[in-house]
Amino acid sequence: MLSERRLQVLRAIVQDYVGTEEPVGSKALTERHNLGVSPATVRNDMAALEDEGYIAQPHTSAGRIPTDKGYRLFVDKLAGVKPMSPPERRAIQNFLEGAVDLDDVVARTVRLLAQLTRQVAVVQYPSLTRSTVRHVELLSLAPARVMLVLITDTGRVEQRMIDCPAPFGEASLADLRARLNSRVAGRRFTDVPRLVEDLAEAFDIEDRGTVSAVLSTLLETLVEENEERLMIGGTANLTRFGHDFPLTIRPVLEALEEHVVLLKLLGEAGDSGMTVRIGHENAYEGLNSTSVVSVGYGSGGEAVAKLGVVGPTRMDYPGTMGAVRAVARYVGQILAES
Amino acid sequence: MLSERRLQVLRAIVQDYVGTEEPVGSKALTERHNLGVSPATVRNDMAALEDEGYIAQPHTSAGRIPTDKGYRLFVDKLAGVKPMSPPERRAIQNFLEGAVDLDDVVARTVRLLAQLTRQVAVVQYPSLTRSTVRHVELLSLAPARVMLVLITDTGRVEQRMIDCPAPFGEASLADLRARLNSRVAGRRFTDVPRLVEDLAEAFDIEDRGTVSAVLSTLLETLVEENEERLMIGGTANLTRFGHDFPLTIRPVLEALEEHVVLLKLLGEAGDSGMTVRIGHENAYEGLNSTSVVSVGYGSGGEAVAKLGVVGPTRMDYPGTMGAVRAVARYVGQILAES
DNA sequence: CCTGGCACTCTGTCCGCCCGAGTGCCAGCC
DNA sequence: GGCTGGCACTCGGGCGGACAGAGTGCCAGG
Repeated sequence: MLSERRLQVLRAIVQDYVGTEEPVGSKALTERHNLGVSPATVRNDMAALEDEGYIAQPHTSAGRIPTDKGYRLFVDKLAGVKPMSPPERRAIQNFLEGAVDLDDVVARTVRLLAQLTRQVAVVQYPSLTRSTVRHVELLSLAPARVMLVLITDTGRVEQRMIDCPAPFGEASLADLRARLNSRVAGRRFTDVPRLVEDLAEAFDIEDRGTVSAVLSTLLETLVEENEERLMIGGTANLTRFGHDFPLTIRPVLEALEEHVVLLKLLGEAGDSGMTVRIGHENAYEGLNSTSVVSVGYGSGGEAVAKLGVVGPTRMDYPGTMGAVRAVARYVGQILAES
Repeated sequence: MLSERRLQVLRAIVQDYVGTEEPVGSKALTERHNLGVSPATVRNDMAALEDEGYIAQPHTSAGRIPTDKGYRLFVDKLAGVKPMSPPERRAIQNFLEGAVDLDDVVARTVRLLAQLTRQVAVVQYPSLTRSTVRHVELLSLAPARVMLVLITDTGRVEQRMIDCPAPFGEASLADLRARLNSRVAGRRFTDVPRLVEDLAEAFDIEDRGTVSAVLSTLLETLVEENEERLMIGGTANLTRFGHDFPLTIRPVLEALEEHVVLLKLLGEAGDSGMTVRIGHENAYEGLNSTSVVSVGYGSGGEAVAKLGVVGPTRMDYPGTMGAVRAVARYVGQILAES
């Protein structure tokens, strides 16, 4: 519907507004972008864009600012993803390579992403439900006390204490450990319940209580939702925005503390490719004045978790998307190597 | 030096200012606290307090606000620690008891502390250096690849991958595992280096490379400073303060992201008992307008880590100190049980 | 040593004013 | 038909003066 020039005008408005943080007027537009037409013409285009809901003016006789719908069009049609420069890529890789364990990988990723985008970074730990089991370890800590350690292919380690209904010998423990691992090692988490279903039957009657305790703890660990963890960083960047911000910063900080909300948010984002949610597109009210750029990452072809950034709707979308994509790619590599 | 009444005046000023967030004048003071003297008398006292540096006026002809020195006197001499009410205690206990693992304990503690104090909560993970070893586990993941899992008495689990210089058989692994545990289980981390010093000598020449690799990884894990982790929560509470805040909130958020800084801060606090650092008493500049209340906690008599809150110097010290102390006590209990 | 009174000093706010940026519209031109 | 220049209009933000209120310091008297 919109003529080519009008789209250019919208693009120019978004770019200028993102740069200056101030409503942009027709005259300034013609000066900074060579559109080849006069301010008056641009004014007509702006009026049309406003009618369509792509831009709005905060007050009569102020410049225009993009609406959520305007940003949406910008992201979908007018802007690409700005690739990282080779030096930036090298810096990312170097920074991530020094990590010693999964916690460190995630921590570094958060830090990196926050620095690159100068926004709030959110990184989800590789999800248990999409990973495979590398190893299950059982440790006898006391006659009737066993510790279960679960190690995933993404390097994540979970442990649980189990109180046994009856004393459980070292031999039985070794037996159980061996049987468990032969069945589940290398298998996907979702398959585990089926694979261990009948395992208790192989044991003596007096050990079955403990075996089922171990199995049920294992299954619990696999499904436990609250084990979907994530890490946040760069919250200080929130203060870079708007003088008006005390009002908008509050709900954002609250949202960031609600990891459950964030996980849901990431979960709703598309599974493949990058997702950008702009302003009111975010279901959670506290984030209605922010945009969330997220993407899945994983050690192989498949995504095991997501990462992204939260920033004002007035953000540099191409640059942010480029950084998010690049970081996700390198984190995937690092995970595959470890 | 200061007469009893002047101390009372200071106490009243602190209490009122904490409550109202506005400079407090002589008239308001006499109305809200029955000091038994007239405003004029209070004015004289205030002048004296100002001379001594306990209070200050933001502008001529405004009320007074306490200085850092004033808060210091208040905390040291004029205020006690407000104990939690029995219902509050029960709530704390209930909330902490549902935790499934150490991460969960820490996460719940942060949340709880932030809610109770309505400020930013900081909880350090039980420090490795003061813990004892519960168990060391070695897992063979590939012919020349071993995973080291270290379990502490506080429930903390650390894992490291080790690439072996030569293939390492299951038998050797079991041998090493048994020897390691018999030497270090139950011992303090600081003793471990001495205890495993000569362990490699017991092995065949071709296995020694791997054994030393394992040992050095173990020792690294023990000393690695960056393993001093902590968790933060309640940052949204920062927005409750001051209209002027955009300026002061920024450095605080930055400080909170610098876990290294926070760990140093906690480390500097006294080892036993509660420490209150007020305003400029904090070495880190970004926290010069905040106070930090911290205390050690631990599963036994000894502290294994610290926790605390960061808030404006204008905080409710008795209440905050009460909450911090109570939470530390219950976390200690929970850790002892697990 | 306390008290009441008084003059003084600020701050915060409200009001009116003006300026400038930006708009919408219209008539004219290509 | 679409672009352009011109023009009148609107509104927000900044500036300055006036004002009220809170709070102070000081002093003389009890």
